[in-house]
Amino acid sequence: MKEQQYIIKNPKCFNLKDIFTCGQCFRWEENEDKSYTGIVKENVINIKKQGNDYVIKSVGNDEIEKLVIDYFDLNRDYKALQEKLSKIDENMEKSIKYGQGIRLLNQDLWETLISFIISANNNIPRIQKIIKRLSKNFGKKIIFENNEYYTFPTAQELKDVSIEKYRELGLGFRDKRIYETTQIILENKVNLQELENNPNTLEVREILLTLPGVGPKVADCILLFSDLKRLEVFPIDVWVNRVMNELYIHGDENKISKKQIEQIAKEKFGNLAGLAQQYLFYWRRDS
DNA sequence: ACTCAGGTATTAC
DNA sequence: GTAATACCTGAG
Repeated sequence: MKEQQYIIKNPKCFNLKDIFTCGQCFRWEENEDKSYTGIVKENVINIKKQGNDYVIKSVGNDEIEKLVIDYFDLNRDYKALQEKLSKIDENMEKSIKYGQGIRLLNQDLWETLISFIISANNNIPRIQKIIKRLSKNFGKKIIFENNEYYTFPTAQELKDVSIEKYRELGLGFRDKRIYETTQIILENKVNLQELENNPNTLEVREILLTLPGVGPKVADCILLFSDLKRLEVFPIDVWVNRVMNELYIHGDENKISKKQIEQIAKEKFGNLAGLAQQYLFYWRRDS
């Protein structure tokens, strides 16, 4: 474990609140000084805005510069993507203006998989609490500025955790799904590394769908928010369902099939559908 | 007491 | 293939 520091100099399209509250991650907490602290892989990271720059302090074994550039997707030109999407229509223009600072994080695939299985029919505060409890019970402790943090448990670390134990920790009906998915990964029936190397998004999606607890919405969130980083998928949750009906269909949201929404998204946003989804979701939910 | 929340699995047409 | 229903939990 080593302490490191790194400064992101004057990044464009980069705002901490947008990044951490737009719904893609569950483990970042805001501090009194407006900085945020979170756990990335096996590193604790604190990030604070200072003028136009962002000062990052970390404790962990990974090399911080590389980690940060990858995690915050710093090599992608969001400005260019925003300009492209803004030209599509005024809805895009408006929602992008609202969520200018969003970046799609490259999160650990395993953590994203389990986190979004937990997210099913759940609310955000509870999802966050459950993940925190899992980490505290089965992850590794890291001390950062005199506080304790816990890494997200690996599949191996969850190997012998029983369904009953999950139920004790408040996972509810998701207990069985987490247990079974963990075993499938451990038995290598689904190989996460292979998924990362597979460029065929539809194929990867099909494989994800075989995992207990992973349906269409969760699969798409994993594809978009993990280091799989497939920007063309379009996760449809209640909010996206709502906003798409209001903006593009003008119908009863209960009677429009998700297939239709998917098709409209594909036609309008093409291979940037996932990014468009994130702007629309964040704007509709929070503004 | 009752509804709702980043859906999925199961069962029945 | 598409529709209806149950499902842990805890906050409002």
